Amino acid sequence: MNNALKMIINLNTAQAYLIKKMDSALGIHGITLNDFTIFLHLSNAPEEKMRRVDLAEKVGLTASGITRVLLPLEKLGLVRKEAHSRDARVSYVKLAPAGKRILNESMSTAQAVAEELLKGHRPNKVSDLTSILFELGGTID
Amino acid sequence: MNNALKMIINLNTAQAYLIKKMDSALGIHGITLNDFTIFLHLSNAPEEKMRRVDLAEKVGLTASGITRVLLPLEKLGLVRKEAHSRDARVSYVKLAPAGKRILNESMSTAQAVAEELLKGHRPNKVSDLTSILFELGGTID
DNA sequence: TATAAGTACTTGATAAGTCAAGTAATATAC
DNA sequence: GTATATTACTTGACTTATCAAGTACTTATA
Repeated sequence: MNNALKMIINLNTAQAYLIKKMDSALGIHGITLNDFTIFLHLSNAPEEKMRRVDLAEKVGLTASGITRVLLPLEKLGLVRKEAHSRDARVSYVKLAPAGKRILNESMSTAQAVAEELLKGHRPNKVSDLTSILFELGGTID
Repeated sequence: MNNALKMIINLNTAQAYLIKKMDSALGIHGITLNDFTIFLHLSNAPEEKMRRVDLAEKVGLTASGITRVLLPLEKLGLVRKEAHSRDARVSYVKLAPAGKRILNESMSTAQAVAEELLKGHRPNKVSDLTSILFELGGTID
């Protein structure tokens, strides 16, 4: 079996394991890794807002997936809807202050767990991996 | 933000993208990447059979998840149940001839798609990545 | 040897996300 | 300028997987 396929399968299985760890840790803050990723992308966007399609693409969900993930976050007041001035089709998602607060609070948890998971791996290997994953569909540069 | 966390997030997002590609390609054979992974582990196991808990662990599912994934595969005759001679609690999953045939048929599809997804990446980098992922919860050595 | 603790598996309720179809608005082509 | 195509988003039906609880069996303990 070729190495490319081994890699894809290990990636898939490792992700199943890693997301459980991350979700469990982030649960303290009441969010999942996907929620965290959404907040992160929003916080890096101009005016801390994005179109739903663009956000969907960044987190690897479909348009309908993002609608459903955002629903409870809106209800909790962590993100807000905002209209586009010229295009009535688009609905911006804007990071609300409460969402920003949770992002800041959960950042150190997320970093600590990630470091723990990767301890024992040489930083430059981790760095290589990060950039390969970016080219394979990752969205954090 | 530290590199470890960037890596975890890219891994998560890249997986969402990659599994769609793989599932779509393997759809020709009527299986998903998870099904393929199950067949692969079974085919490498002694007598091509495994306990359900062990298989669950290998593919990164819970015990109940494996029960549910296996159900349609059993109905299609791709895997079979087999009793354990000494422990009546365990139910082996055994790769059936039809399942083995599908594994063989889909292997080249899976390899080709994986190669395509990773083309442009140096083989030794891919190899490094494969082994880091193995240590992070991957199960193909 | 009876009882308690642990293990393997399944099942009901639920969560999270997909796809296909629908609605509404904008952009393009003639 | 009207018809057509495209884009952004939502919704209903469904799939896949989780967790918590339950059943059945085996192992350890007193």
